[in-house]
Amino acid sequence: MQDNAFMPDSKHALVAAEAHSQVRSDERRGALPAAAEAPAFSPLYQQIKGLLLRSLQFGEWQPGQAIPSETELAARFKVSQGTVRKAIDEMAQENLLVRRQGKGTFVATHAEEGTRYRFLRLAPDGGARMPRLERRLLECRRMRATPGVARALELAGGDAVIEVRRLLLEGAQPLVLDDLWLPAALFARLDAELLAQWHGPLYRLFEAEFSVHMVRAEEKIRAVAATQEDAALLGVAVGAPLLQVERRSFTYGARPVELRRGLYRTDAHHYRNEVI
Amino acid sequence: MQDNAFMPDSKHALVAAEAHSQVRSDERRGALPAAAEAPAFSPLYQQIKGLLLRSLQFGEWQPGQAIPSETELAARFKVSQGTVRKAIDEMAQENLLVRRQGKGTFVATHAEEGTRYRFLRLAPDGGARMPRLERRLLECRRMRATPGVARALELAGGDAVIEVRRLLLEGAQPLVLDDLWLPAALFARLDAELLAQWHGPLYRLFEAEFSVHMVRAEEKIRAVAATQEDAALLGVAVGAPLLQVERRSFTYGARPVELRRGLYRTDAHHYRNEVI
DNA sequence: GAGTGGTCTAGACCACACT
DNA sequence: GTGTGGTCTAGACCACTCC
Repeated sequence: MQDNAFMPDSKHALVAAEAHSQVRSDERRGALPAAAEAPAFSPLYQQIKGLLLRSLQFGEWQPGQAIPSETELAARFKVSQGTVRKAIDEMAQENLLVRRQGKGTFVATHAEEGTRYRFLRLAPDGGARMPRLERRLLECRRMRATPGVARALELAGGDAVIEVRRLLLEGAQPLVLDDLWLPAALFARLDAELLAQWHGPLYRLFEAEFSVHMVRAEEKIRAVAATQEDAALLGVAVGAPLLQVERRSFTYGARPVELRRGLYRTDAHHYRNEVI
Repeated sequence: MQDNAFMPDSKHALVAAEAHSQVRSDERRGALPAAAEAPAFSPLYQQIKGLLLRSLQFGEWQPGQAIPSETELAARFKVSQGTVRKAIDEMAQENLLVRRQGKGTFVATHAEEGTRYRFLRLAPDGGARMPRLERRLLECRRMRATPGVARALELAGGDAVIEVRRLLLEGAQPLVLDDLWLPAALFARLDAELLAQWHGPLYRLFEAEFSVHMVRAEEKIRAVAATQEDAALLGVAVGAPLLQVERRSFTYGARPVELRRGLYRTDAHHYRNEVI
């Protein structure tokens, strides 16, 4: 009943053949196909996970949509439902998929996240939930990537990027000054008008208009002193301490698609984090 | 073959009886035994997880030690090995246990974490690993908890706490100024001498000498200006921006056992974080 | 070789959601 | 009722570690 799941021949060659006939067998056998000392084999459920990731990456299922049921996927990939389940479990753990009992499994989206600001870790000091923030667009322009931006976004030096500067306010009080850099190749139509008329999370706009879904972000945080410009925009004294959050956001396949530098006022708010 | 796993009678009453005869059945049925609208039932593997957590909390297995094998636990709890496995899977996910193929499952410890500073998220800007830091103990004294400290540690106002102040240095360069507050009831023997002669992670000392294992921490991060005292100790100008990290560390059972306020120099380092 | 955790399968039943 | 994901079980075999 059980054949060797780790060998690329036998029935499991069908895994790739069924789903994506272009997948070469060595691509199914580990994350580092050509590397010398890479793990030669990977568990079946990891291979399934890789195929599901591909489908997400290639847009076979869009954010918010249901993916096929576990039974269906098991049939498609010619494995047991339990194996599909384990692959989906990991992807749900990583917030790529959302399981809903009785309804199905859905591609994660920034649309109906429940929580309004999934990536914003700022919270009022009292312990309350973050209230709805107002936005003020300050700038949106095309430019050539500076070396630093190009490196962060893995672009060629001089590639076009779109730079956005905006302010987030709590009531009348400025709270966050954001600078964003986005690859122009992906966000071609993005301009001030589009941004102005959009009401909702920015990452939802990126999904809806540009098919770019942010999956994960790395942040580097430091304390800096407000420059004259920062101070004027955020309503603090020059030299006042501000929290600088440099964020690199990634889409499927660990591809960086946004660089963002936020300056947070932390006199009445804090950045919350959990360490495990 | 399958009886109702969610009913407290039948064979699964043996779960508690076997392991801890004092466990009342309602305690097995959810995290909120007495709450009105609490989930009345919990899956069998969650109940097993609760029992394993109890064993950790009561010190049946010490950090670094192996817990019984899955087969053994399955026999003890009268459930299948797969159910034990799912409980352990979750606990490994939460860094409470560490699985080692071929060897067994071990209670997580701060001793051999591989990574030296499990809870310290500071990294050099270059991208290198954090080098070994030097420590300089500045103070260690008993005091009555201030209202703020008492609240954070869930103590009665005026309970005794131990306050520690220390500096972390990279070579000769001060990097972190830490203030710690610990419940004196738990850390009775802790004094300057013990701290001075200890070389290794502080949380390892707590495990070894006080049987307090830190499991999780919450941090609140903000930018602050260096006071005169901060500035002198950290070697920066008065008013220079510093990263203030307020950490509350918890042991098993979400019990807060440490409050810590760190002031980080972030001119050549940053606090790294991942957002998922 | 014996014992451990890791993977895979298959089948049963439960809880939930929609119709 | 039907279909979905969620839980539980049992057994087989694989990979790793240590003796």
